[in-house]
Amino acid sequence: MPELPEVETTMRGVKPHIIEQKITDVIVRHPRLRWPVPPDLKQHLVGQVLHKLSRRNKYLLFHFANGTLILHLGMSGRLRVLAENAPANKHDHVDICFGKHKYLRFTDPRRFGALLWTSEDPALHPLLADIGPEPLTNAFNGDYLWECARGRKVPVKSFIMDGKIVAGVGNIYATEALFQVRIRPSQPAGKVSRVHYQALAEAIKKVLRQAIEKGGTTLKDYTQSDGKPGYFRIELQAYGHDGEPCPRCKTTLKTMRIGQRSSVYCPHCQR
DNA sequence: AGAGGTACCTGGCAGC
DNA sequence: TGCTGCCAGGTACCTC
Repeated sequence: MPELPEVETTMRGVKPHIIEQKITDVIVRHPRLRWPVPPDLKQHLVGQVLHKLSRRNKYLLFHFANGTLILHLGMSGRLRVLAENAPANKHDHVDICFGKHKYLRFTDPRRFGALLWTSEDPALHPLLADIGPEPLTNAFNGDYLWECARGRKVPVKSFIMDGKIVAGVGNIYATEALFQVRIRPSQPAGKVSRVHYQALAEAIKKVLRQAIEKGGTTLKDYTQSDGKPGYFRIELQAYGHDGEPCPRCKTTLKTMRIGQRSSVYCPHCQR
């Protein structure tokens, strides 16, 4: 998916078009996403004005007077604002219409995405209640990571990809941050030093900030909300470079599987 | 409680 | 050309 930078980029791209706009229709073509789209979603939304759009973890939150739409892009999800009601393609599952010339279209080939409704405080929703700090806040730092890691035996890569520890760090940026600070992804989380965690936290912040600035990473399915590709891929040094020479030491980069995810690393630099 | 594996789903690609 | 198997940005949920 879209990792955090892609979700953030999507939010920023879509927001100016739909904020303070009134929903006039909701078209659900394929309700079977990760969880079924609530059958009464349309009743909740039509006539409501979008007051606020925010992001928590990789969830987008559309705030209305009567509740909140929680949207996740899953692995392959995408949101675009269309000015015309272009014919829907196979994977265009949901349209949220803001008048006749503004369609927020949710597209998701793999259907791991989700649209949910809550009339409670969304921060208390089961999907969001146990999420760790946002990585770009001061609450997330090396000391925090080190504290959380006491006694943990999971590989450090799985640890930083655990949303309960820190929100929004996915496979690409976890791989990249660990490469930058020369920590082997398989290293047990509890064995990584405080100093290394301080470097790691900074690397995570840096790589996420850069990716957001560049408009997200271009991967197979990802484009920004205006259809332009993200431009970050060219700057990734480890992810996607298995078999190529390490940019630091020229040792051939290798891949290992950690938690069923592929992890590229340098066998020489990353200890 | 923590660790590890499975499941959800489609499409693209390598290899035969 | 066509089949098979594997891989892909996520993460809730299950078992041990």
